[in-house]
Amino acid sequence: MKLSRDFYTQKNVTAIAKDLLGKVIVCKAEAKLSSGIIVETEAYSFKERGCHAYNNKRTARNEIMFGDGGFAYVYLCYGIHHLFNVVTNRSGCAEAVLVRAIEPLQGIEGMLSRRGMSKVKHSLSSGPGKLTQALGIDIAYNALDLLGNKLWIEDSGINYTRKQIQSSERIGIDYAGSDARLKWRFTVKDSPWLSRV
DNA sequence: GCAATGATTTACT
DNA sequence: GTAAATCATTGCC
Repeated sequence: MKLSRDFYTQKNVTAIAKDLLGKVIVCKAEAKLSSGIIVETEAYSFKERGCHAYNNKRTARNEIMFGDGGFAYVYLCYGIHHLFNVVTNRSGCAEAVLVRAIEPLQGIEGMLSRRGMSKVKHSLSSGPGKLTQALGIDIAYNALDLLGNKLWIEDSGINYTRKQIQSSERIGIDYAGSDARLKWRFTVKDSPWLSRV
């Protein structure tokens, strides 16, 4: 079942980040479906320095984060990697959840060919830049409505208990000062698909 | 208009 | 463990 707009427009971005664990991200690329179970997320908010929209700084790139939740925020990092975020909260509150790792589910052959691999292994989708390449997400998917028919997130019926969800410091944002120490990274305990331990 | 830089990955020492 | 790859976005001139 596709997640509703009500889910994405909740105010608590960290709660949404936790709820997204176990959900299934589905992407339609070249008329084929690819999907995977979300096992790792990070929360970002305009209230802290790790976020592109920190201090309500509005730019052409992050404009989509200032709109209503339920839209995709895709952008290029380090000139090489596409990162996929889910915009949350209501219009005017720029918050988003970064999807960092998935467990491959459907369309695995397509993922392998896009990644230039021949066998399914941990490195297929264990990282934010890797999973977008595996699913076929690129900048063309930016600002897409997650209630549309190209890219969406489903409830698979998986519900992790609090014991199965771990929180830790976010990765790769040392420049954010003390905000870099917020425990806003959420992972599924013991999942073999995490980007790092 | 131009220089600096990053929510990463990969390869090499 | 460290460093290079590589370019859109950003901020400043």
